[in-house]
Formats: sequence, structure tokens, C-alpha cells
Amino acid sequence: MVPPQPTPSAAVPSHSYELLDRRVQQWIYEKGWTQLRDAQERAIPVILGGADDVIVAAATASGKTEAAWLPICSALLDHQAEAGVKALYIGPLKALINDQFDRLGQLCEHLSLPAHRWHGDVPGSRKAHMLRNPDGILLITPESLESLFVNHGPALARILAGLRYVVVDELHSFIGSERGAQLQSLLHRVELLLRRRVARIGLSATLGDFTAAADFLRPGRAAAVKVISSDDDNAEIRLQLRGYVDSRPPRNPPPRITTAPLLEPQEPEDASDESVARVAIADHLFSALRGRDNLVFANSKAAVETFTDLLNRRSIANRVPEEFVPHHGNLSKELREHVESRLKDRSMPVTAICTSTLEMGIDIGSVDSVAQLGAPASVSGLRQRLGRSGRRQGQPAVMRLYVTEDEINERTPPADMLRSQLVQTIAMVELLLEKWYEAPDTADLHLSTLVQQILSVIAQRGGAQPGQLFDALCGAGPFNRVDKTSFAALLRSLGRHDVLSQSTEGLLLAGGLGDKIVNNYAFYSAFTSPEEYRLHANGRNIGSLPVDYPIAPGMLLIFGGRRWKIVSIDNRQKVIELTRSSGGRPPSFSGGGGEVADTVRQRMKQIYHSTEVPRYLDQVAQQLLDQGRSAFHRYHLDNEAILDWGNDTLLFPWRGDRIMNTLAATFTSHGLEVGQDGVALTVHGTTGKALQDLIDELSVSQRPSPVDLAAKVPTKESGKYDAFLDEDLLNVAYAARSFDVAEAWSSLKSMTPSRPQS
DNA sequence: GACCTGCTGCGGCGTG
Repeated sequence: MVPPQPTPSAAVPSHSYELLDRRVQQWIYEKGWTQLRDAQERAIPVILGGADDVIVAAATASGKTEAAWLPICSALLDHQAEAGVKALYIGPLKALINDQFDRLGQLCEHLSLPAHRWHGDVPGSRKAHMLRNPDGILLITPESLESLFVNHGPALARILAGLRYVVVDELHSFIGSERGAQLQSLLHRVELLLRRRVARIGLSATLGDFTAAADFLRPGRAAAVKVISSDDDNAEIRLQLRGYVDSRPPRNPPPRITTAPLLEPQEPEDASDESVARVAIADHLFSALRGRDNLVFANSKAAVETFTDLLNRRSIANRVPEEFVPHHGNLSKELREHVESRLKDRSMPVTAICTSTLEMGIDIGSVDSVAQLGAPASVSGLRQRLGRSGRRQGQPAVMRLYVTEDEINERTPPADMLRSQLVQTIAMVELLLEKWYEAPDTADLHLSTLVQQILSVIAQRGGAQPGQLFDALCGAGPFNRVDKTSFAALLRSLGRHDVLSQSTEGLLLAGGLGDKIVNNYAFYSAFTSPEEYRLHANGRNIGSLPVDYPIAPGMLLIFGGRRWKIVSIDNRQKVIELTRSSGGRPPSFSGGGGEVADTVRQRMKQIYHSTEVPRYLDQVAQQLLDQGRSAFHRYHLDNEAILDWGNDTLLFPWRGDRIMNTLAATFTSHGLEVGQDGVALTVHGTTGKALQDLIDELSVSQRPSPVDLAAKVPTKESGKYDAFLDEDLLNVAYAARSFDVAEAWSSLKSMTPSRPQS
């Protein structure tokens, strides 16, 4: 006799489980789950309610996506008869959408709920099928959703007719960026199209600021967003900060990689001009990481290539398998997928040397340790990187940080004497341990993305009245910080550039240039990308290279962890043909960096003042910290902000980059020549006395308007469509994005010696 | 000294 089967409801006894549809319970039961995870338990009743916007903040691999899908699928089963797509999932990466599609697919199949994915790599036939049979769940990128508005505008209301939920995955990756502004606009336009509100569900593992995240998810109604934060991430953290002193080898003059990305042939062994510190770091990485799975984060693509090459040559010299592989955004999809599959495969140890490409997204499980080469760019990035290790039960998160400072000689500038890279790294580690993260930067007006959205709404509706556009995008929309006057100026500016034209009835249409822009596939993204050459080797595409310096056949190159020689360059097809070689140099990539936060700089000053030595410093790092503190006191930076340095004067405000930028622009507008150099401003050709006089004068003067200050900055274009904006608009945008006049003035006041009232 | 992400529609051709 067969023993009675336990019912699904007996398998996972909990209140939330009981709320789920019987078919979803059945699926959970068949998966063999014995209980729901904390995030799931708490998210299910809220999401099933269907009316609330929700943020689910929980560590990766904590069942966060199921916390959304179990109740969503459960709710959708009640509305299967309705037409149209019922849930949208928006993901920042194609690879993430593919991952989710595979995982969600099992559940959906069990429930007979259709699931579709839509991004650039999905075949047109699948897309056509979705358009004919819109139903179930649609997994899509923001860019592809944009393309639906542009190319299927009239049909979109029908396609999305049954929409009840929008899920935004990796919510943090969108906040504050042009892409985030685009996403907000798309979500708002979906609701305008359907003439009703649709519940939004944001998922993230690293949100530093729930209020900012809620305000991003539902602008203006952040207080109503329900936040489910599941903090069961208490893995032990093991840190080591290793210091290195770089001395140039005795060759004259020392060649510098940054000035000559591709050099003539040279000896294949460790180039004799390779920095002493790099060689020592590579030696340590080789001995510490080999035989295990690790991620090594470098701060640039060039550094990724350099270290992969150094490590591979150590593998060859030691006759051991090559375990070190590069991963960055310019490598071909094939090479990157190869690295990703090697990381997922536990049978062979592998260490990926990477940029931020492996910070988030695809699920590569947990690695044994993480290394950071050079001072981290941000505390939140550091947290994200650390979180890649220690994700298996009972395993600590292990991170080694490698910081290099230059050897001191008679010409060493004060910023290097201060060992500021090391101190910045310590400040960031301390803040990380205190669970502080940078607040997302939401000051930008995103005018470039507003231009894109104006063109998109016009394409969607076949034209629009200026008032309609303002209402749809600015008034109640996500660009609500752009007022009517600025919006009118923006439209006029676009008209002058032939981006927009206006019919005699006042209807706005795309102009000649606007038409070309909308009808090119590059229109759908809100961000720019440089023109690049494809790199071919033996008929295979191995990646791409921005070419903004002279190149010629015969030149050598390190790329994808291997050494190459350029055979030919096809300027028309934009293809560089390569062949294997024994020498080479890593290429140079140009790109923007991050902004060091105010809190980090203020913490740096505290560290200089303190005598405490963090336990995670190795011996060299301790010596470097000691040297930095000695220099700090020797320069009297504990009491003074100004330091005479030859013909120049250095200013140390110990404030974030935005405030430093505001101070620099202020001094420039008073006729001074100012350079921004990490922790210091270098004021050229002036004395400390003269600078102090100016600071005293400024601190009691009226603060300038940020927009007037921006008018004096020569280059202000940064967004994709900034070229179509008039100077006045660029000034407003630049001021919002790059200045903090109030804090800059408070900094000036603090650098004024307090004088007794006479 | 400086990262990452994304991308339509259509015509033409070959194959089952």
C-alpha cells in the first residue's frame, strides 16, 4: 500500500505560503523546498496585494527574484483570460535576462504561463511571435522597451493591456545615470499609455539609501514605497591591505605606458621597464591565488591586460596550467562567455582579472577570494566586489587590497608624500566596515535623455503638442526638475539644430536631423559609446579597440591576455587584423572615472590626525601610513590648508570632488590657473599669501550663482545629445551636475583664520 | 589615472 502523499501545504507551513496559488505551492513542493526564505516570506503578502510599489533589498542568492516571481505568478494565474503582457521584467544586462528567462521558464512552464524575452540578441522571429501573441511575462532591456515605443507605438497599449506588475532588477545600477532617467521615463510612459498606475517592484542587493531608491522607483511618492530589507548577510570578512613601493628601474628616460599605447617590438620577457611594484604584486598574486577560484579587480582595462600577461608568463615559466584570464568590456562576447563558463565550472581553478564587468549581473556563484588592485573608486563598488566571495555557508569573505606608492626622492610632490592612495583606501575600508555607502547622485537634470525622450514620444504618437510633451515628461514625469521656461528653451534649441520642426498647427515633429537620429538603431540607448575598431585574429573576433592614437601594421599589442602584432588595418570596415607575437603593450582606453565622495575625503583627514594603525595593514602599508602621517604634520596640514610649493601653491580642503571642482572653477574665474590633483588643488604661479587673501575675500563675499560659475567653464558637453543644447541650458545642467557652491563656501570659511571681533 | 551597459527593420541570398 502506498503511503499517503503529504499535501503541498504541509510541506512548507507558513502564512505566506498559504497565500500562494495552489499551482505555485505545487511547484515549490516539487522543488523540495522545506521553507521560504526571509525575503520571500515577507514579500509575498505585500506583492500579492497588488497595489503597492515594493523594494526587495536582499543579498544575492537569498531568493530575491523568487520573492518577486512567486507572488506575481500566483496573482497572474487569476487573470489568465485577460489579453496582453501581464508582467514586465526589466534587466540591465542581456546575460541577466537570459539567466532569469531560464530560471523563470521552469516555473512558468509548470503554470502554463507564457514567458518571452526581448533584447538585441533575441531572433526577430521570437519577437514577431510575441507581438502576435502578447501574454504572460516579458523580460526586456530598457533599450528594447524604448524600441517598442518607437516602432510599435500604436500597438503598444494593446500589447501591454493586461499589465499588473513591473519588476526592475539590479535597481541600484540605474539610479542617478542617464540610463536610469530613461528607465523612469519609460515606466511613466507605460502608465500614461495604460491610463493607470502599475505596481513597481525593485530588486537589489546593494542599496545604500532606501529613500533615494524609493524616490527613484516612484518619483514624488517615495514614502508610499514598501521596503523589504532582509539583512542576513553577516559573513565574516577577512581583509588584508598590502603596501608596495614603486621604484623605476635605472633606465633613462623611463618609458611610460600611458604616453605610448603601442610600441615597437621589444624583448618578450618581463619588460625591463615593468615597474618593480607590478612585478612584486604579480608575484604575490601568483603564489596566493593559484589553485583556487578568484576575482582580481583592476582599475582599468589596460591594467587587466598587463596583469593577465604578467601572471600568464609566470604560469608558463613554472610549467603550470594557465589559470589567469582577462575579462573586460572590450573583449568579444565569445571570450567573455568562455571566462564566465570557466568561473561557473568548479572542476578547474580559475582567476579572472577584470574591471567592473564581474561586479554584478551573471550568477558566477562564490569565489574563494577577491583582490583589488589600486585604490578603490567607491565604497559601494568595494562592497559589491567583496560580496563576490564568502557567499557559501560558513565561508568568510576574503579580500586583498594592493596599493602602490612611489619611492620618495627630492622631487616627490606633497600628494605622493602624503601616501594619499593608501590613506584613501584605508578610509574606504573603514567606511565599508561601518556599512556606509555613497548616496546615489541624483543632481543631474539629464537633459540629453530628455531630448531622446522627446524624440521618442514624437515617434510613438506621430507628433506631439509642446504642452503634451511637457506634461508627459516634465510636469508629472521624471524630468520634473525642468520647468516650463527651460523646456521651451530646450525645444527652441532643438528647432535651431534641425532636431525638431513644427507644423503650422503647432504640432512638433522630428526635423531632418531628428529623423535621422530616431531611424538609426543607436537611438535606443541613452548613453554614448566611442567608435571602435574590431580586432580579428585568424578569422575570429577577439574584441574591439577605440583608436584615438596613431596605429600602424607591425605594432605590438597585448589583448585578451595574449600578445599580438598588427598585420593590417582596414579603415573602411574598421577592422584590425592581428597575428600572435612575442612582445606587446597593453592598449590604452580612454574613459571617465568616478567622483570621490565628501565623506571619504573627510575620513582621510581624520586618519592623518589619528595615530591608530588598522590591523589589516601589512608591514609596508604600515610604513607608508607612517610616512604619510609624518608628511601631514611636517607640512602643518593639521592646522593649515595652504602649502607653498615652488612657484605654485597647493590647497588641501579635504572635501569631495564636487566641492573641489567648485573651488577650482571659482579660483579660475578669478584669473588663476588651477589644476585638480586628487586630494589637492594646485594653483599655479601664485603665492600662499595671495591665495589666502583671495580665500579671505571670497569667504565674506556673496556666493556666486552656480549657473554663472558654469558659464566660465569651457567644456560642458557630456551627454549623448548635449551638442543640440544651447549654452544657457548646458550651464544649468553643468551647474546641477558638477557644483556644490554652498558646501564650497563653507569650506572656504573653514580655511579662513577666525579673527577676534574688533 | 579614469568602468559598464544597449541596439530595428528590411532587403538579399541560400537552404530545406
